[in-house]
Amino acid sequence: MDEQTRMLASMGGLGGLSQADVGDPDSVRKQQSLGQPQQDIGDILQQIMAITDESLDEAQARKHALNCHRMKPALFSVLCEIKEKTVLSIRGVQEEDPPDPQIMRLDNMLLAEGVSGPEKGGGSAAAAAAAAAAGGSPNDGSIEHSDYRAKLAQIRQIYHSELEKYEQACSEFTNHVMNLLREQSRTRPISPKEIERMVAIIHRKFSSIQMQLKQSTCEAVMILRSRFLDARRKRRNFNKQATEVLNEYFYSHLSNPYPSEEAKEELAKKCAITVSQVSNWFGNKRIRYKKNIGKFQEEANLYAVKTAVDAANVSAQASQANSPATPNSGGYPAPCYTPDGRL
DNA sequence: ACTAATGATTTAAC
DNA sequence: GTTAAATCATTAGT
Repeated sequence: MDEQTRMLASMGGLGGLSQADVGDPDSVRKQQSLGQPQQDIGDILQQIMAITDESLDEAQARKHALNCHRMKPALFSVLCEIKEKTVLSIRGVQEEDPPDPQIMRLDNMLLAEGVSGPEKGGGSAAAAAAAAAAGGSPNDGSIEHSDYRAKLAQIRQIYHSELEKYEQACSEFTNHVMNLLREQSRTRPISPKEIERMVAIIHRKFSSIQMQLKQSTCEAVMILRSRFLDARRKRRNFNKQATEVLNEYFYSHLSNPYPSEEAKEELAKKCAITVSQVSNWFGNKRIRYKKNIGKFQEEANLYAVKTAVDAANVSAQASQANSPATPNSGGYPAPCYTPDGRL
């Protein structure tokens, strides 16, 4: 009703009718002295004003009659034009949504995590199976990884079903509103342009809901990542042989236990671990050794013996390669190793 | 269950 | 970038 009143007021400006005229009980009589078109307009306005007081059926019939009136298209376009100029020019300027940077960020992250984007569920399952089959070591983390993938797939599925729900709701709602506006455009000045604008507004609202979904999905993925991909949580001790290799190097370079990049690479290769794991190990070892040399004395002696034995074996093999004598592992006096403490 | 050992991370210094 | 130091989180031995 408010809308109607406003429009009628606007009409008054153009058609020579003032709001007082419309509200005036004598206005019809006044208009009768005017020309035929004005009288028609007056009739229409009267009918419009009266429409809310009538029953639904009467209103329907009247609506139909109005709709078929020969002046209707012209009136409609004029009213639309006025509305456009008055109402929409005030707040309708800052349209055209810029691509929201936040939603782009979320989109990128979801894409990077494999939550959105192309489906690759079969591939991941196959890869996990292949990894499990090929993995010689029981602790190579493929179980962890597949578990992670499963949880990620779950998030992905929820995300997509929610997204679909939102999209469906959005299009349903949009359709509903569009139909409603189209229907109302028979009695109200609603231009197609305005409907378009309304649709854009609805889409913006829904996209903000979508952003919330994306945000919470991102959070879930982050939590999942920290739960599964934080190496601290899936720590496995190195195998005995790797520890031996590392200790051997450490105690045989005790005066300067800082392996070069190349040495680290070689150690990593020998132990089947990464270079940064070697770095971590040496970092931990140095600080822990320094903190309590006494505790490590036994270990130090042990590895000093070991390296001495190895060296002896190597030299024995080199010097008497064709000797049938088996190199014995015992009988060597333990070398008295003194850590120099220059750390 | 408690505790020591241990690999990884964080922080700050260089 | 590396490193020392402190700390975290898990593993393993009791």
